[in-house]
Amino acid sequence: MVKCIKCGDVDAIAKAGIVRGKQRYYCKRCDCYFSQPTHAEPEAPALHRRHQTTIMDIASALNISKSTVSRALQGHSDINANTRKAVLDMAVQLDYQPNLLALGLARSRSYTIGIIVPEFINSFFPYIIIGAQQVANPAGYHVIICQSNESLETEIANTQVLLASRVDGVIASVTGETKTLEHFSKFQKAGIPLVMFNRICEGLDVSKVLVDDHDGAYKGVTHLIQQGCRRIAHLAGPQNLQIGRERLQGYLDALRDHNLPIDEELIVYYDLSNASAQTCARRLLDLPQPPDAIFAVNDPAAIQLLLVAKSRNIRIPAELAVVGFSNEPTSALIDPALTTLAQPLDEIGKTAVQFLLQEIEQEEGPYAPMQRILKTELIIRESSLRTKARPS
Amino acid sequence: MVKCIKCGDVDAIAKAGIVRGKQRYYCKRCDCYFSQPTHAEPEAPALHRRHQTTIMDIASALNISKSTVSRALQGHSDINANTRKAVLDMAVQLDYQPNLLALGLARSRSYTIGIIVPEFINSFFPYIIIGAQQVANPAGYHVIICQSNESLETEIANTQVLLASRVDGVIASVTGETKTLEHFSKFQKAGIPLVMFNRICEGLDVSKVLVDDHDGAYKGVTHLIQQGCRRIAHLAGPQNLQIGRERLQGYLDALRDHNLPIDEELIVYYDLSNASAQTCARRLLDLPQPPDAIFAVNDPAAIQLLLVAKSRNIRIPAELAVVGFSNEPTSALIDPALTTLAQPLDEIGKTAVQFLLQEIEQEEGPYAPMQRILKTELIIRESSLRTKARPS
DNA sequence: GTAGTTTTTGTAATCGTTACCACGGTAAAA
DNA sequence: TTTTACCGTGGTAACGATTACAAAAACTAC
Repeated sequence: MVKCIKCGDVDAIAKAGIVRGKQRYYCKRCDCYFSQPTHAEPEAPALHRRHQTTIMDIASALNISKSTVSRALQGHSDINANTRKAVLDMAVQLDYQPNLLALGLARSRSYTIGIIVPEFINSFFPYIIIGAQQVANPAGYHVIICQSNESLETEIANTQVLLASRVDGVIASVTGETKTLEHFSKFQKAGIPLVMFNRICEGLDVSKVLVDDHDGAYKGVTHLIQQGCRRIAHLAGPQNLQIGRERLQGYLDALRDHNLPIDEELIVYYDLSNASAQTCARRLLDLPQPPDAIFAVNDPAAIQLLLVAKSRNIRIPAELAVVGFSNEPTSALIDPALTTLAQPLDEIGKTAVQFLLQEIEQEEGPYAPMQRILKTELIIRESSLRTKARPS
Repeated sequence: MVKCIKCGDVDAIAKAGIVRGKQRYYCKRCDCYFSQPTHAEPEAPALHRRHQTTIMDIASALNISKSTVSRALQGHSDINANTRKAVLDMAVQLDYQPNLLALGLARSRSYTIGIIVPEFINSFFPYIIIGAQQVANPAGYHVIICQSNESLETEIANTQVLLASRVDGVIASVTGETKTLEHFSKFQKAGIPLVMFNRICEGLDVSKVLVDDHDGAYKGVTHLIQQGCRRIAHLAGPQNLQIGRERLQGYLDALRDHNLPIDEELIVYYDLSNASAQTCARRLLDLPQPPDAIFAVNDPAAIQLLLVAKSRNIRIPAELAVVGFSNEPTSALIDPALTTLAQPLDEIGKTAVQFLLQEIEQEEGPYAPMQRILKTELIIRESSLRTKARPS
């Protein structure tokens, strides 16, 4: 009953094995192999379950070729005005959305940039992301946001996703765990521009956007000294991050410049988790001779510190003055309101993307990494205000 | 001086127009058109600026065909174990990353899901997003996060990007402005599953994940009544959102069930912006007969309200008790700490994606939308605790 | 009209993958 | 010994766009 697809013979047919569950035949007469055509599903009533309009749909609706449609859509000059209008109208009518996958493949450009951040629970990174989008979107790029969750493993997975998505560029802020950089240097090997912001790691020759952490820390600690504090501790961040080292150095330099002794036991390092912040806070407060002020490497740490101090009924700022870093919105709301160093968040995001776009759009030639250092602003609130002088 | 590329004749050549800046010619003898070959740039020293490894690179390195490589990489069964190993090793050696663009194009599946949220400055949506990723990533999907910024216009732009990116599905929470739904029904027309969570709009036959807003509001207001409050106001949300209506209704029902009068002037509507929250708070506090308690539709509003009350030296909760909704982390830190209704955020995200994946992976056949309503939990803190009874 | 142009439209290759089919060799079953 | 089953691999057409190039159509100017 099986007929050869060529000669139509029925007798010269022999079975020729089963491949992936499908019976195949061999016609001795024609010396050819074949299998019964896959029963092309009795034309499922044109209900392709999902089908979005393509330029081919527009083309056949108007009886023109798809290259004409393509040219009309991208506003190429050499196209008849009427044709263009017809195409544009039909595109609206059929609700055409260009297939970014196909477009990216054809142009080897995805018009997508990747953003890697450690977290976005605190509003710090969200503000930066918003700034980044404000520059990226008008320039025709959209963004993929990856959250590394302060985990190096996740961060590596993120870089792979971005690499696989063929993003045109990446801006990133590393986790507190990140010490190796191979996963980031892959971007460079693949020729994908990378800009680091805020939390950077050394050893990578890329553009960078940061705030003047040393200066900020120096200002914060100096303010504490001016408030009369003499035994100032530092709840420090991971030292693999430049941000951690710079703020520590700012703290040290401020003490030194004001002739205050440096006491190693007043410097504790935390790993960016709230639990660790609490542990470190307790360690400081449990010292035989506890500090009269603490400069925390960031606001989340300072806030945990305030909670610990409050639970011990330590009066703030009378017994303990506190300064944070970042100006999280919560810092203004907590009691007592936290003195902190504000950073120009959306400007960080904007600048990072500007650097990135510059590098993406640059034709050929080596790219000289750029760097921008933004200033912080000391916001004085209750948590550090011992003298009755009001904050101006 | 121009020679025909075929016959080599020089005399029979005529100009034949300029296409995109390039002179073309016509040979009368051969009846053929041609242009001077583009001066194939003297082979830019193989410095392709950017080139990521493809399966073709692996194939030619091993001298096998690309289909074999493809099968090896996707762990197809009918492939020789040695071949597979060789391919896998070479893939690592060449640092191969599959091109998701090409893959998505070939399979008409992007393995990407879109998430649309109004904002992610407050930690509410970030927690939901994290929950969503926890389900999506292990299932082999990655996510594109879009922020509508509480703007309908941006929301529409977001849907277009997702449509163009050919996402396999979308979970969304609408803006306070959203009243029309065409942009969302486009997903349905294109056969792209959609799940709404938290802030939904009616009129769309899709799966939904929400919390029991009515019940939550009822519990919050009942708690205020139990604390002895009798003139309870409601700082309500936009009424185009079901969430806004449900919470209002819970408030009304609680009053009614406890035989308290309903006073229209005690209900004010805000548009989800902080500025509007402050205006509404002032309006309530300026009433000739101000309320002794306020139930706010969410925590950000309650927090703004607390700020306004504090600036007027209104004692909380003695003169004014306050209850919020959402349990933002800040609510626990502010002074006085805010009584609020906690929602199982990551569960919202997880459930939404579970519904979505179910719909994506379902073969053919109509899909019956599902719905899950999660419970809230009343967290009693200082802002509402008038009686000295301690919160249990 | 017609040669000489210019404008507009069509054709086909390409991007990186997958999917389907072809086909040769060998082992097992008849 | 002759079928038939099983394996492993190669070839090629999609997928939906862009783009270089070819060709047809529409103007000019004589």
